[in-house]
Amino acid sequence: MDPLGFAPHDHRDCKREAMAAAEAHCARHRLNFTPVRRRVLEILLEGHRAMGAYEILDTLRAEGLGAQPPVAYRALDFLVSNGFAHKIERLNAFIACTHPAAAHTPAFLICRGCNAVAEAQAEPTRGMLGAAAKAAGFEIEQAVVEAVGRCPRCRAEAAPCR
Amino acid sequence: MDPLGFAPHDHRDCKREAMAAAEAHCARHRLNFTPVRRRVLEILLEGHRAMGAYEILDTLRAEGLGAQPPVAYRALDFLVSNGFAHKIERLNAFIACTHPAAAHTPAFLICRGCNAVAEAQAEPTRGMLGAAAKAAGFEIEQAVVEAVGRCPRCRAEAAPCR
DNA sequence: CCTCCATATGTTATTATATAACAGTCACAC
DNA sequence: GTGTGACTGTTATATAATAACATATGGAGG
Repeated sequence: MDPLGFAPHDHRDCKREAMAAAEAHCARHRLNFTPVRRRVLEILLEGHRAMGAYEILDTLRAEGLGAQPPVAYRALDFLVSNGFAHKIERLNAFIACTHPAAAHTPAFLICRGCNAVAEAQAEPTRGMLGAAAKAAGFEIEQAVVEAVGRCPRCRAEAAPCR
Repeated sequence: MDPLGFAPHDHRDCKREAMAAAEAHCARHRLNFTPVRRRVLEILLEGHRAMGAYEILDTLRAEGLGAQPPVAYRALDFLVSNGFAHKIERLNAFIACTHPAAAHTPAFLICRGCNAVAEAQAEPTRGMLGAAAKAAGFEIEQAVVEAVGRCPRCRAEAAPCR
């Protein structure tokens, strides 16, 4: 529920927790958490940033887990469908979910300096967007909210973020 | 300022108004509203929907205004930079701005049935996202807000939107 | 007038992202 | 043991975007 944000923290912890949550969710819903799917989620958690499908594929290939694009895209589809990862449309990239389990509409803060991405919560059906949708008779099913700007670290560096 | 939404209206009017607004803005800011840029905006306004760069390019090519991708992308960059058009990240497509002149953060309602897109207003720095950004020390410069769902027409059709 | 410079366009080639289509594998239900 | 469905492997291709360089064009200043 916390914005988590850009603060330093123990990646090993968040990786372990997220994997455990994914395991549990798959067990409860009879989902097939196969080696490729598991490994892709691990890669995302280890990277702890938005990663392109082909970047992930490079790692899979190096490990003999699949060499062609569909392998990566299928695993990513699975992870995204089940809420273990999200696609950052703005970057054409994927990132592990940092709000395990909670049903949520993610919102992302994308630093244009260092490309770090933080996940926050949004409530698209409230506020101005919800009002506009209601006025237009539009039924919101899903929303993409991505803010681009600068993270604390990059703001602190006096010079512009390149 | 209105959500405009999915209601039928006179396209000729909105095209004329948007072109006039673009003309005026370019004149005031000494911007070069060249034939290609003008024509691309016209194409977007006539299409009155999100269009891919290559779809636009097809029209340009048919009219002898440029045959290669960079021609379309450059014109689109110009239009987006100056607020005459927006990119819909979710669709990798572009759409003419329906809120001429007003400095704004656009939010889009995308129908997954008919692919129609309506432009509304968002205030990303307010609400939950703004609060999360503030808490994280993140400075929002720009935001992408895209809601996917169903427009009134597609909801009215009892059958699922295919 | 002419040259320099900035801006815009034209073109070739390439990179990046994503999916279609079909073949093989494997576990499990019947 | 065999059919069925879910997953993976592979080839090929579609779609989106940009790098790099060549070629106008149209003033600003000498």
